[in-house]
Amino acid sequence: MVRLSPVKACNDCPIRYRAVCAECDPDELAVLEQMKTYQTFETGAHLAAAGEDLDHFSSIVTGCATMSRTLEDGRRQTVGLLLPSDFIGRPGRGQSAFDVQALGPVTLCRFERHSFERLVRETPHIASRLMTMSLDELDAARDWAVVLGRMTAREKLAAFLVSLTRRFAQGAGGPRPGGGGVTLQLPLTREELADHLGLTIETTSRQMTALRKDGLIDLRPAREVFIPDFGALCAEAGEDGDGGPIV
Amino acid sequence: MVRLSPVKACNDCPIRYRAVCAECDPDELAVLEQMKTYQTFETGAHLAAAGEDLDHFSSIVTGCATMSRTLEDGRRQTVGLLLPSDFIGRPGRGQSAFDVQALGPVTLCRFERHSFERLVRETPHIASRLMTMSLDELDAARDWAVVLGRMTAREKLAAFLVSLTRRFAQGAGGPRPGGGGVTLQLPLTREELADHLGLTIETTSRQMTALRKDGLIDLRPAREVFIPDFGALCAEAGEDGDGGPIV
DNA sequence: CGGTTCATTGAGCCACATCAAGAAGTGTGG
DNA sequence: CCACACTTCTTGATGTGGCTCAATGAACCG
Repeated sequence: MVRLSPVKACNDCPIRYRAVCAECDPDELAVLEQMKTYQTFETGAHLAAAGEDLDHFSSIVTGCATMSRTLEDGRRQTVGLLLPSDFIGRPGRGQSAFDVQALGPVTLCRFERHSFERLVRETPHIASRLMTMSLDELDAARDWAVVLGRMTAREKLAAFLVSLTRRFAQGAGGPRPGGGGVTLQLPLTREELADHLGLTIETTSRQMTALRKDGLIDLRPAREVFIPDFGALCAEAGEDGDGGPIV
Repeated sequence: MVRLSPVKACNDCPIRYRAVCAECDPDELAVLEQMKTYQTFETGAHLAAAGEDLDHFSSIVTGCATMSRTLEDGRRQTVGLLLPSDFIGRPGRGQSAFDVQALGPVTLCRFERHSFERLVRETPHIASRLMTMSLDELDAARDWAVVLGRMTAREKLAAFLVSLTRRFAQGAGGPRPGGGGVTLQLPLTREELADHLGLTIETTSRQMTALRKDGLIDLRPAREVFIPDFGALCAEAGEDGDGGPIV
């Protein structure tokens, strides 16, 4: 389930300029390089469990994960989708408030709690980057609350596809915006999608079909989604269209 | 609408040990004391508007406010309820992502953006407190996403009352936990409550009535809510009952 | 005391949930 | 390459929680 794997040099790291280390200078990076280990997980592995002690932090290097909570009767809500460069763990608290689960094979860059917390205190570039990332996540969580609280099922789907496209576009290897359309690789099953959107799997599936029939998306094998007109999808998500294409 | 008002000494401040200044030592406090001004706002005043430039930060000293977004068609979702000691504004970004509106008379302790951002950089006690507060808000926002996405109207109401009781209990002058019950002063109208819960005003009102008829709460004049058995209300909110009374 | 805002209640409807059945992928062993 | 099992996805039929529309009641305030 969990394996240690060879560590890549930070300079070759795919998330070098987006993760907690983004603002580090070469000296600081050298310290991080000493501390880090790599771990790989299989699909479905639990990277953290709600209420469980966490003696480490990690950055996602490759793969995706969800952060979710499950109520006693089985209802589940995903509260965050973690992509490469996202951070797992909360400095100043030894427990995770949510379950974190790998959506596919995941590679983590891992730091032990005590040494990393000391590093944060002593390295303003890391502390400041962590602050920026937390505030971005806070904004994202609040944006998502608007979606969950006030949008229809169709709007939720559209908003999710738009948001995922934008997030992938910021990273590398994301959707290819060629020929007037974008291709998106969904990392979630319909059920995981439903848990993220606060819907049932059936409603999620029906709305995907509806968007397809309306020509807003094309559903392809292997969970690939083609978006012929990104602006049109944004409009479905109730956007005021002031943000140009993709970004 | 806005007025400057006489500044209180930090040592007499009701939020001295909960706001951004909580970890400051006397020297640091003296610097803050030089920088701060007080502002008072009337009910309904906009403390910030989504997309608007913000050249300052503030802490709520007294009163309550909501953070919300309104879609073009008028649907509104509140994404946060701000109580005394809560912070308004986001270091590193000059614009507010949400509307912030006073629920009643509000007093703010205000700092100008540039001088405060410099202070944050130079004062680890402030930076660290800001980090802790942001992470707490992030957890709260994610907790709320679970409520919005997966709970029934009745559970939403119960969860909100429970959460508000706990937040007031941490501050001063909150609910009085005397005689086997708690009295809670709601700072929101039914409409504001509905916007926070992702419901309509009618459903909100009906569920309040239902909770009253079931003996879980007592509705009193002036938006006062009496909770005879806090644990019973927690159970309605779908809590696993591992957190003792009130906290 | 009359205007205004806020809250409650009722009747009917609709978007989404639930229940149920297949269809389409995906992986494994022969 | 196929047969089989299993998971994922789609689609249909029906139920229902919360929304909409509408009216009345209660509280607040000049």
